[in-house]
Amino acid sequence: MAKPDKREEIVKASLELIAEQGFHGAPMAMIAERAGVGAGTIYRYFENKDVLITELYRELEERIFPAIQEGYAPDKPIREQFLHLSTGLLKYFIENSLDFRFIEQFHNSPYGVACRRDKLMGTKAGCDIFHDLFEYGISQQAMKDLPLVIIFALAFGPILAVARDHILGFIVLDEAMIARTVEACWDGVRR
Amino acid sequence: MAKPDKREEIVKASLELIAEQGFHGAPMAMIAERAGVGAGTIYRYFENKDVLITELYRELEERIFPAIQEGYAPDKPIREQFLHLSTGLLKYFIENSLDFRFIEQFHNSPYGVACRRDKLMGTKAGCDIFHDLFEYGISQQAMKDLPLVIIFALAFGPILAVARDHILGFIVLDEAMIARTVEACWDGVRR
Amino acid sequence: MAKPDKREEIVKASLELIAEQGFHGAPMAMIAERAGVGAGTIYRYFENKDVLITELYRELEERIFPAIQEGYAPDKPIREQFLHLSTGLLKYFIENSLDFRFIEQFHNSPYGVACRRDKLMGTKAGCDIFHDLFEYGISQQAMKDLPLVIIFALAFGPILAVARDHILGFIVLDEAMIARTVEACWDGVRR
Amino acid sequence: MAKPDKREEIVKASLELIAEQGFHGAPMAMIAERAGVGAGTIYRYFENKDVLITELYRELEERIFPAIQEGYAPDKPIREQFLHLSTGLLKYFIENSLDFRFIEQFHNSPYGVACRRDKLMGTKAGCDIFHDLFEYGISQQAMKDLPLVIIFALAFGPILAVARDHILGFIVLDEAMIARTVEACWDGVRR
DNA sequence: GATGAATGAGCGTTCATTCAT
DNA sequence: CATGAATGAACGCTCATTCAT
Repeated sequence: MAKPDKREEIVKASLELIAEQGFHGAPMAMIAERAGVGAGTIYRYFENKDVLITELYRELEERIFPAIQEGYAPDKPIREQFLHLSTGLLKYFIENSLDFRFIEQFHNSPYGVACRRDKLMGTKAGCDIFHDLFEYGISQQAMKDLPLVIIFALAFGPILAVARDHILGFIVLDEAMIARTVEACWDGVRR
Repeated sequence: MAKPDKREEIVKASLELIAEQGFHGAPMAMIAERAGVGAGTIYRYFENKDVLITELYRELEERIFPAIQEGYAPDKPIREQFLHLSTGLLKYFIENSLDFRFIEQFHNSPYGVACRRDKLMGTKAGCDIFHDLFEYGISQQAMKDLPLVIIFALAFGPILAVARDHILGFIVLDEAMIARTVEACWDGVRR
Repeated sequence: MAKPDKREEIVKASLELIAEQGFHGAPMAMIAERAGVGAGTIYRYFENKDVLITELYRELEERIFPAIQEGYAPDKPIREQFLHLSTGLLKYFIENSLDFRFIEQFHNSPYGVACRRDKLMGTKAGCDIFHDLFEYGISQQAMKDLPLVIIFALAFGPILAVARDHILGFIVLDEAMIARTVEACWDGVRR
Repeated sequence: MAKPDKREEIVKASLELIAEQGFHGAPMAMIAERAGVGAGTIYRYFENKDVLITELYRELEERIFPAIQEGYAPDKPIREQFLHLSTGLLKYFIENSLDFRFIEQFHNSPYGVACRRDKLMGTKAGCDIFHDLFEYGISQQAMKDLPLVIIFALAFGPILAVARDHILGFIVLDEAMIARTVEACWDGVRR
């Protein structure tokens, strides 16, 4: 018997609907239907819609950070580490546009703030790699001596913006363009 | 108070509520209450909620672009022009955090896409200055030869992220820090 | 100075809108606009919407009954009197479809009942002619000895139905067809 | 009460309210209350108010046509067929006055027109019997050679008017009076 | 008198959540 | 455990009516 794991189905349905239609376009009944479960069943796995969404976000992050760390060599020069991680992040978003669009929706909602706070504090798992890399880069005088928050902004701001434009079809990013974009981000943070 | 001007009150109440609570936290009845008018009165000035929001956005842009152009000297070097405009933009957002938060909400909604498209096409008034500057910068080989979309991302991505962090209280930006941040953005786009 | 008589304009606008769109499609603001007066002005002439409508109905009747009596010769045989009046009524409705449609709307509303009661009691001016003719016809044994209410139904039921069908375009009534229809109505009531 | 069947309750409440008060007097909330269900529950059974009303009308017709055909013998003379059907119709309306009043409301609304058109075309089930009978009656020269639309008007116009008067209490119809009224209708359509 | 901006109760409809089965 | 019918508060919006000008 294939056990599609209802929880999994619910999470998947939520991701798709929210990514494609926004929070407005994803009522619980619709999520339930797409997940192939009863509406009430969702509440066995998630206390309420907020919890479902927050949990979904958490799971996404758990998928993303390992993915972009693949092939990551902590002994390489800082610049190469930065390019590796940033390229990985951008490619991940391009290849998993549903994830990206959900994350954007999420960040632009009440939850987003608390979440961001946690990340910057470094209390949130996943961002650690970036956190550590940036601190190290600054201490090594390879990167600008700016508050971490600003380094994050310089590094990820353009990445997210470019990913969005790609997904919305305003631009098509090939390997070369990705490389040049990430390189430009490095120019922003490097000393 | 000479003339309460209900339209003004409605626009102000909408801005505040949407900026503070998001679209969800701004039902028409609440906007009306905060504006000190009856619920039906809103509909004398705005055909429906969508129109109210779109109009509000438009008015915001009309305020922003003139503000950041103040003291703009088109004959200065490209780098200084860039720094001037970007600093103006960042400062405007910091000093008008409600405007900024509303705009962020707006961009993250169905309207946002169409709006963004117009902007990139340069068909939308206001962005022209940036559009023209970037095209000129690229042609003069002062800036990287990347698609405009990406230049926009490199320039504004960090600005918006930093403004957000400031408004959320994750960082306090003084003059010096603003200057350094904008400088770093220039590093990202300059040749 | 042309004094278009605001009251007249209001009545005309109401008739048109209600006839064309039904009560739903005739809000006071729209009536005011079409009448070329301010919304509040209507309330100078009519206490409220109900009064406006009732009054409009009354005025319509005052126009109709004289119109169909034109050329009426009370000394002709009963059959000819019946044909004359019924033909007049049907033609009036066909030629004044707005009037007809308004009356239909009106009859199908709470007002309608009270109005109909008044008519049957003969307390309402206008119906008198029919009332008198039918009573006379019965007494002369030219018409069936049925309660007046039923005679009215037999005479007017088909007339109204046919007028409706004509106006809705389900049939086109020429002179001959009108004559045959009215003749058939007579067959229904005659002895 | 074995099974309250909410759908049934909703339909019944709608019928009563609309018949008694007209469409205006039957807001969804009131229908829900009278049906003893939550407001939202109605929407589980009917997509929206229009659908509810249309569906209600359809169900009424499904009840009526079988009812009046009871004891119908298609091999009897045309006159008797006509009297049988017409008497059945009139009796049904008298005995089910809510049904009648709802149908009157319905016919006097945007839906009514489309519905009427379908009926005249004979594309609508139920009216077939009348349609067929009238066509046959005309071809057999038992009935006047008039367009079907007019035959319908001559036959049903008085029936509906009389039913209305009875329900509104303007007249009390006993068996004899019903028979005489229907007979008079026959006089209207017969050759 | 005449106006039309302002009102707010009331409408049709949605949807997160509950709970009897 | 899982269901999905049921709920009702809340939404965006309309419109008869009022009243300051």
